[in-house]
Amino acid sequence: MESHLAESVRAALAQLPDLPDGFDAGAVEVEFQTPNDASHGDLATNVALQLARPLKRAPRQIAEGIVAHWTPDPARVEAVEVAGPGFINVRFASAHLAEGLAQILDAGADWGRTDTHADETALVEYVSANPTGPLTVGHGRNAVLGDTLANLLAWTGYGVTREYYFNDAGRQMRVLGESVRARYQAAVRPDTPTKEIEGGVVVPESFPEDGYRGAYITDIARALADGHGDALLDAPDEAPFTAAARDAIFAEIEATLARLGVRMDEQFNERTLYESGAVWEVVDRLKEAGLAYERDGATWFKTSALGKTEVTREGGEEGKDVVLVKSSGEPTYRLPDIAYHLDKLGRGFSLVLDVFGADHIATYPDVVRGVEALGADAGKIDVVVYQFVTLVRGGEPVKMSTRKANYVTLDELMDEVGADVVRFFFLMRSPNTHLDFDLDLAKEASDKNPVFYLQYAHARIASIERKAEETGLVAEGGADLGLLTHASEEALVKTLLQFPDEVRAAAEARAPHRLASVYLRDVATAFNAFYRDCRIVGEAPDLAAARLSLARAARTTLANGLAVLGISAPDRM
RNA sequence: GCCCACGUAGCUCAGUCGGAUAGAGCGACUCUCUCCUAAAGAGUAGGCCGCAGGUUCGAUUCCUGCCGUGGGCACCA
Repeated sequence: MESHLAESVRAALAQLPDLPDGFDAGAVEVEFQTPNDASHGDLATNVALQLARPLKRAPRQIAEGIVAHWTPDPARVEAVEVAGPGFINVRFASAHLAEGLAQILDAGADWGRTDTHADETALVEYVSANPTGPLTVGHGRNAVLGDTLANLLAWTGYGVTREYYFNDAGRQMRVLGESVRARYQAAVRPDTPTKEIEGGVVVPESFPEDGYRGAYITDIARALADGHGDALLDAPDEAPFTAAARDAIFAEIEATLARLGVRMDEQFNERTLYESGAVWEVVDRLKEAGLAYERDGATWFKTSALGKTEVTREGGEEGKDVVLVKSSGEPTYRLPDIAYHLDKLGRGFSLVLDVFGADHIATYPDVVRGVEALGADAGKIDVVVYQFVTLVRGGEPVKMSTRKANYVTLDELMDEVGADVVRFFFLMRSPNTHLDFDLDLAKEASDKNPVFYLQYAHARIASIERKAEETGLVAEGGADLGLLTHASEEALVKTLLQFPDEVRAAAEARAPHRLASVYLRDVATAFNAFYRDCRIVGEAPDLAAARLSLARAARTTLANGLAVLGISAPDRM
């Protein structure tokens, strides 16, 4: 619709008299948007206001000129008018609405999908939690955001791959293994000496200072004791404990994600970057390019040559380099991350989307610098950063830390409020704002809880359809959709017809909250107004059939929208 | 100190590329179930869009400075 209108506006522009030399009407961008105020019509363009300066003419005069030469398709446009300072408002013809409604019914479960990015592929990396403990609330926001962004991209045509980057290498994994080992020793040798650490916690003597204190560590150790007896006591290092912990914890993570409705297509193990030599290749190539060097036993990335600076104590500014490989021989996160992103880009995706928490924001530019320095197209990398989640219970924030085992797990959260509510709450705000997750509100199955508002509207339509079926009414094609002329009916159709654009806008802006807490609520509200004003069961058969079709279209839109968000659309509540 | 994000109604937040009278939910106050699900609907009250400049026909939106909040500034990830 918009492109048809824009084209005809450009044609009208070209016919205006006294156009300045060099003015190309065909190149003018004509944007249409849905006015906030319904009395301003169904679509409006501000093109006349924007052309005021280049054409050196009053905006209203330009608008009048456009309208005078404008010939939009009369089957779709009922009226055009100039309003306010120079807006041009367009009102749809009712035939356009009936046609649109038929399209919704025809598209069914695919309604809302577009092929905008049909020839493109996207890799979405999310969750990527270290397998050192159960998923927590913070991982939950990451998982739900990533999963939903992947859905949104898929609905706009991308071929989407969902990937979990599995951090199964590095120091944290060693600490994890040592934590399990200490618990194991205590499990098979009850007389193992103990010590007290920060917070008055009593642990085995060999427990690392920064070890993982969760009860799951003890469980894994006990399982090892049950399975192997004391045979692992003289293991040369912590490797078997690390492996056991990793496998047990990852199985838990997978189960939690499945429960949350989050699925992954691929798992990429950080270890393979070491096994294949990819990380060392990065170091070698950077050195060849003169962008890496040795100093104090460590390998440094010469980011100072790539624009990275820091401010000195004296207030001056100087270049800053960062460490790639510590003097201990162990790489920092940057090195495998650069290698991993090179790998992702090398797989030919048109878009590589990363989802990560605000604490990683400072690290991402170094990775981009590394990728660019080695000749890959970093422009394909896009990052969605989300702010932290604060759980609020009884008006008080709940403090969390994985290592100190003082946290609420994602499973506990789902136990308490259900997966649908968890997903919705993580999606209802812009990723860029801090999220207060109000447990008391989430638990409340009432009108205060926004997710129920959407699900209830869907269940209500399903109920109407059941009732209609009992009375022999069918919504199959053939209804005369031109009968839908009530203001509430037209308003509902117009709202429904925006769905594909809303999905696309949410995808482009990487902003699932637009769907969750704005558009779908508008759909439910528009349906509720229709429900109030227009009965179905008991009306004349023609009208009842047409209204039943409209209700079906509303249900389709709600169901598809909830599907994008990964939230169930119940038929009964 | 420096970097990033945020600051909009009592509370939690939307606000699309700079557009028309700045919106919603919750909370407060009125109303509406003989009727397809009242988990709903109609209405009222509530605003220095943090402050001050600048750009513009037009600024909540863009730029600069200041104030406030959160996060980040390691040979941690």
